[in-house]
Amino acid sequence: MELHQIRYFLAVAESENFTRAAERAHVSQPSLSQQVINLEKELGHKLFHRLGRRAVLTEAGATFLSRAKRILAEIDDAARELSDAPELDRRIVVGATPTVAPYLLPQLIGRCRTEFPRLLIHAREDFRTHLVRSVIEGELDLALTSLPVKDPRLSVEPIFKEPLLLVVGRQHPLAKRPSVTATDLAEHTFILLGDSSSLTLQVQRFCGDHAFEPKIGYRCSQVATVKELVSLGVGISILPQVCRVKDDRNSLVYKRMTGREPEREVAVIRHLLRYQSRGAEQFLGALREWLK
Amino acid sequence: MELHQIRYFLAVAESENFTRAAERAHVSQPSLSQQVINLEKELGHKLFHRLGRRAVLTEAGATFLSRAKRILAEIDDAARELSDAPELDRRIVVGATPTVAPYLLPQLIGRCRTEFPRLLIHAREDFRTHLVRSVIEGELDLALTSLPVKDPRLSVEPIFKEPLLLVVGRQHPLAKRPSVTATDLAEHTFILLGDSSSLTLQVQRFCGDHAFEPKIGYRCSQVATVKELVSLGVGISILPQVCRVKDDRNSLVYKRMTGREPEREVAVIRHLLRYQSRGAEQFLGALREWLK
DNA sequence: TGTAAACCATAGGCCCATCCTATGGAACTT
DNA sequence: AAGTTCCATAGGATGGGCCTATGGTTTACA
Repeated sequence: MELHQIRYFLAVAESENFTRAAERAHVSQPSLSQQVINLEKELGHKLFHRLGRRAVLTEAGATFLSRAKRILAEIDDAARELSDAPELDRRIVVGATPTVAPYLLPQLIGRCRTEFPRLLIHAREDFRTHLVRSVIEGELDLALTSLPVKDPRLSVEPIFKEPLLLVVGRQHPLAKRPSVTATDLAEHTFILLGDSSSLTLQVQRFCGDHAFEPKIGYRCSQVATVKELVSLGVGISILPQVCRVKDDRNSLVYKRMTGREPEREVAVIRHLLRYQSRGAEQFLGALREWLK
Repeated sequence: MELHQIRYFLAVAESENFTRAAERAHVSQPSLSQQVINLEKELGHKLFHRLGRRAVLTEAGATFLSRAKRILAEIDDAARELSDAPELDRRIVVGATPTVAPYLLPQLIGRCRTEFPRLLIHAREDFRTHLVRSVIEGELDLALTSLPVKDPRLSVEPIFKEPLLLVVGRQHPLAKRPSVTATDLAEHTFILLGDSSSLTLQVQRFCGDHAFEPKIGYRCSQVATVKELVSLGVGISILPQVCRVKDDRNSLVYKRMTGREPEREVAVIRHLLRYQSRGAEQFLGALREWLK
């Protein structure tokens, strides 16, 4: 069964006449007749009574008619939905790590909302390795994540670099120290993110570089929880600068560390082969604009 | 847009791989790729992200997918509904004249109900000329009507012949006459069916043959009404023999007329070119069987 | 009733769309 | 770095659908 057969069938059913149906379908009458006959053979039923003057639907024909109409209407709908659909290509799925998402995405989404009202952004928060895999698998249009990311399939566009800061509670002994070095942290208890977190890995590597293994008191999945625990004096932590917000002032102290200061670089990653939707382009445009 | 394109699209969407989709669709990979590309061009959107490892639906692709599935499912349903449908071809539309329908159709339908339980009979009552036109137009599978019917497009199969009987109320002066001739009716008032009724025409012609014009008191559209009026003594009528039923005994008297007795012949008419459905065959079979 | 017109099916040839194989280039895997 | 996988392109082959011509019926009309 093919669509042109159904179209021809419908033309005959509506004009009740093969010749005029052929005109309407812009084919010759023999071609149309042949296709209707083929359709009848395939379906195993005569679809029309050929009465000479008129062609009248058989019962099978009448049964098929309603379905044929619906099928053609759906074909039509599908084509139309895609062809005049400006809001299509405007839905994107963006990933970000837990240390980026809460601090960049809200503002970014806010800008997009005013600048590109039709843009629909779906955000997903996950650890870097998961984000990388999702971008490779095509599940995400793009992701905001810390470096390093090395994969030949990915486009990596760094957007900013920032120091990692020591975070302690306001009452913590380290809070009042004029300067803190890495080795000062060896005896303290750390509050870190989950095992999959790339920040946690970086902190552990940082400590290893200074010849001590961090004592880990708690693992959380959210940055907010880390801050909460640190503010209670349960331990210390190391967080990127973007995590510092005004509301922290009363309870937390962020300190740059002297010596070889740890830092991280944040980038946008995309799949090199992925078809770039308009929505993704707009989002990237807003991001670059904002960074200036 | 053609169905094979949609089938190919669906195969790719489900296998996420052009090569395997081609195998599944029993075409070569280049053919399938080409058709998907054509479809994308027609729709004006890329449907897949070609990521090398996988082919992942774009947003447009995802939108189209649900529609494509439904379309193919409906195609499938339509084909299946017609191919394994024993109850199809079992619905017939039968016409009969007012002087035939109430007396033949109920019994006939009753027989069919037991003999062919799946046969669905839709009955339509109308005058002969309308029935003839409806059969020619293909609206009726067949019709039971009185003769004459002359049309080269129709098959006419006579099924029985019967006399037309004089009908009078039990109290009517003619009721006790040992014999009645046509000319005896000249002075009486007639109750007849509508102007389009072929019986009425026949009665008028019968009277004309005997050199008088019938005085028409009332015209009704139903035989039952004629009987009712006749039984009240409002007038007399002439009806075919099949119209006589047991319940009439108390109120009506049917009398054969002497001289050249009027009669009518009832036949089944069908369109010679009409595709003969199984239902129609069964109905005719039951009719012929019953007449024996 | 005979003739012209309308209608649908068949026949035969043509042609373009789709199909195929072969191949290239890019990416992924080992 | 080599082999494998994957999709797109190219070019030639093929067949399904299209066309014209025509025949057989039916229908309309004079």
